[in-house]
Amino acid sequence: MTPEELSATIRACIEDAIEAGALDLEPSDIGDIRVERPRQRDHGDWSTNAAMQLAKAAHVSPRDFATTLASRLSNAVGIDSAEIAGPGFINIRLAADAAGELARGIVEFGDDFGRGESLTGTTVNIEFVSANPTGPIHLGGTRWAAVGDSLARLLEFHGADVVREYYFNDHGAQIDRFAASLLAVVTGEDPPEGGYGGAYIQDIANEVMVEAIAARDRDPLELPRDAALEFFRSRGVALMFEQIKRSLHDFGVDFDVYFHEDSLHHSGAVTKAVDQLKASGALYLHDGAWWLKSTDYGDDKDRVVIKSDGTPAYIAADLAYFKDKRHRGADLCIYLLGADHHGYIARLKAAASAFGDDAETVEVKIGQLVNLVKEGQPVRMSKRAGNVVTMEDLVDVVGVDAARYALTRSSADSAIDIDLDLLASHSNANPVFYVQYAHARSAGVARNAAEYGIKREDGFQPSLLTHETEAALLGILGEFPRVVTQAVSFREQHRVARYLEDVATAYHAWYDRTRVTPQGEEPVSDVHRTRLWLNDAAGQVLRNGLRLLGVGAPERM
RNA sequence: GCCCCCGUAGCUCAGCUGGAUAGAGCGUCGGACUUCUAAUCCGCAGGUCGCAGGUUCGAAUCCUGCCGGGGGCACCA
Repeated sequence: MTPEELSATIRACIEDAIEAGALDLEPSDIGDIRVERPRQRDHGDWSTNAAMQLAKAAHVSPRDFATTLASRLSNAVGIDSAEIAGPGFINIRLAADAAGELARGIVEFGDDFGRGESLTGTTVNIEFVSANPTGPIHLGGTRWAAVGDSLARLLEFHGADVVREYYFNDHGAQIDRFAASLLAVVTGEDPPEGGYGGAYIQDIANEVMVEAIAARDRDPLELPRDAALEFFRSRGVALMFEQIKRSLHDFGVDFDVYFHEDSLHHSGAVTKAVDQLKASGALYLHDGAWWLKSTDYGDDKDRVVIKSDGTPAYIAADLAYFKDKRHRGADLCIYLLGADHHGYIARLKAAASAFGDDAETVEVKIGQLVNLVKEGQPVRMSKRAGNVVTMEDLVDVVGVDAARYALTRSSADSAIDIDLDLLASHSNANPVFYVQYAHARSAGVARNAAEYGIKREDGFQPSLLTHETEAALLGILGEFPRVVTQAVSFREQHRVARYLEDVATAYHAWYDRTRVTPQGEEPVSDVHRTRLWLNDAAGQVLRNGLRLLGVGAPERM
């Protein structure tokens, strides 16, 4: 029996009581019946606070309500006992066979166990990373890559048609400085004010030169300065972008759309979008500039879209970009941004509104920053100091799985510290191995069972799953769909990771006390077969959860 | 000054949108491998949930105000 089924059973009991006149309540008054796992195991398998929530509406005390409900509940199918505790909790113990039935259900649902439908029929555009192509992806971008991809997987698991999108800021002053930095390093000049100076600049510049020679272009250094800059800009950005794409791919993150900001300017989309908004009155003219009324969405001041010199501000491209996303079919546009961009929320929502869309079409998720820590002390990353930690550095130290897990197991709301030395020396500090090991163990158990000739299809007697660790494991496995649902609706992937750690704990404890394969001369019986169902169900849940995080589920470790 | 996030065990963090005696990992200490992988399990120790009010049967969770830490407040991109 799953928590959802139990919840439905409780509802049915309440409706019965109403019909019999035992409760003065309207069926429509019954809201969500929530069941939860009591922290204290001896309180039972599940508990509900329904009596406390509904007592007021039924004009009785919580305990009286609970008495009425518990007596009906204890006679319901699949329920062993229902007892009242405290101010009106009802502690429920499932009949062993009803609880054990879940193991078969999970195995039969397989990769689909936990899947939901809450987003079926909606197209969601989720934009993340979107780092400027002026350097490799650093630690912060790596966090959003891991989190964004995991959220995308979660949304897909609930039926959404997801577009993973990377917005490539290849237009503007920072790119100009990038180009100038490349040129400077080749000519031996000093890098420009606010330019870039890492070792990668040298590498990219060398590659540009090698390409030029290989393609028998004119020596870019013989071009007029403007042409040389443009040459280094276009080739340099292309090379940088290829490098970023490769890093992301190696990290297991591939985007459906890599969108170039430059294309919005070249295609005239920016002008077109701005003209549309001017015509519709969404922009207003003030001091020679065109403004967007972002204060309507909590901004502290309105934002300039077209500067008084007639050139578009950065936000102009954002407007055109949003329009483009919607035009491509997105019902919901999610933006994953770092905490240093929280001021964008209001203007992005204002952008949606300017086009006549509901501001809810835009959802901005702000994630806190990643700090680099060395020997317990925070280290300021700076490109000048050359101590910037990149996605590749992190992966080199811990590997993709451990890196992704470390970055997704925390709430995006809290800043995280990364200590490379710590991760490198005590890699056990990363719970990913704990979870992966549980999965590998379950795979090993399944292999051994096969050798003993234990086959699931030869028998399943759920009432044989009587050990306390089996009840505990079943209870946790049954929560997976609800954990996924919450992770989806709150856009919080870390709930899945924390849940998996609980599953691993329950699995390891179960493994330690029971056996799937017979010992000595003991013959294979239904106990072994039934435990194999449970073993495989646990492996399935671990696999499904790890998949949602983009972390591998190894068969052996 | 205004806005966003955080403050829970020595450290890093959860806490299922208000429930029962606040949890996990790491670290400390002590146990468990001739039988499915000890990357594991079992136990001990460790807490004014930043502070003060409020809301109600009930608050780490919701509201208000302080304190502390991080980030942001351009006709830059």
